[in-house]
Amino acid sequence: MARWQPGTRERLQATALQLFATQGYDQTTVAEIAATAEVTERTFFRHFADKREVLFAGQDDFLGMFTGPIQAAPADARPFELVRLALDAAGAFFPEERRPWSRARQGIIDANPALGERELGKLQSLKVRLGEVLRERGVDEPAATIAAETAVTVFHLSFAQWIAAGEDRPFGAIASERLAALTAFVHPGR
Amino acid sequence: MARWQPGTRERLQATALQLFATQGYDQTTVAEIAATAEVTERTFFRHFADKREVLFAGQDDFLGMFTGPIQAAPADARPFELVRLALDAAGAFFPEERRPWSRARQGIIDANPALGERELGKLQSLKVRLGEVLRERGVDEPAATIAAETAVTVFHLSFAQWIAAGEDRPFGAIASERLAALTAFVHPGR
DNA sequence: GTCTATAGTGCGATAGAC
DNA sequence: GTCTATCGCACTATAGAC
Repeated sequence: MARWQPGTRERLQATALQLFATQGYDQTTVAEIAATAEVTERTFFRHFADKREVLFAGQDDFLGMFTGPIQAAPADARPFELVRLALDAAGAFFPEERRPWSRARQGIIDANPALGERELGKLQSLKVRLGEVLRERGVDEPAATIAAETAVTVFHLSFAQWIAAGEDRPFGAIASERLAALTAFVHPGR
Repeated sequence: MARWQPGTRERLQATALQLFATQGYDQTTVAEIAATAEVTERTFFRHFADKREVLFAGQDDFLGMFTGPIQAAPADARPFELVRLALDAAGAFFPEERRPWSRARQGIIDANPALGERELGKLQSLKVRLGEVLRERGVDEPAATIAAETAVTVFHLSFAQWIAAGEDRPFGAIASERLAALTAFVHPGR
């Protein structure tokens, strides 16, 4: 018999999400998460750099989903088109089944400023990575950074709306609407 | 004779900045900052909610500088013009004399992810507040949020460039350039 | 102004996989 | 033998409670 169970990381994440949802983030200690998942506190911190990270780890595949279509696009595509492609691809990452889970997770994040800050940090990483990808494609500065920032901002606003109470449109429809709103803002009346 | 010296808050901030710059943020304890400023640790936490906040407190006047021109603008101004006004006003907040100090402070922030997250949180607060101001002026959603996010993003990118090594143009010139880059990104070839 | 809970680190020991 | 995941324990600093 193995000394320890497999899937420790995933078990810790599921346990933490459950405890945060029922008791609140601040009211849940790392010791409690670890004990419930039947490991020691020290093991928790070997998997996650800090307590917040247990809610954010494992989204690396999303990053590829966002940047992949850009790298695969025709060489003559304009930055704005690249951003549209990335947003379209992001939609596939948020199917209807995922909406209730995303709402629950966001409820935890919104209830705690420290978690909100970590979320912003993750989005910042995405912006930086996207900027690199665009520059690799030959987009110059400051256009690459402007495009990357804009893309992630529109994504973020679209995601926030997607999980808003009462919203039932698919992610892609919301993202298109937000992108159109950006266009109208920059050049009204066209 | 006074029981305590005036300007404790400012003394703590100056002390902290100095210690962070020379020893690094992590290597400087709150106890050390407090001792150098000749107060107790408890006093530090009465002035600042947490250790990071000592670097960010006291920027409330900046918020007004950003939103003030928007509230004072003609009623028929378009959102994009409001954003341009806010950015122009922000330039006055960053005169040449301030550039070396801003560079030093940013150096500390960039060296520590936790400080970077707090900075993003502050920018987020600015976005939220700006969105409120725009809605008060009758700008509808999602235009108000899009405009607020865009304004703060352009401000942030401009500020980053303003303190970049070798950059010597004034803030206003950089902000104008970045705003033009945004326009070109959304509608290339115009 | 003191006391305490919690987050987070450093390091040596241990058990199993390869 | 090496590698990796875990444990166990001592320790510090932050931050909040009393």
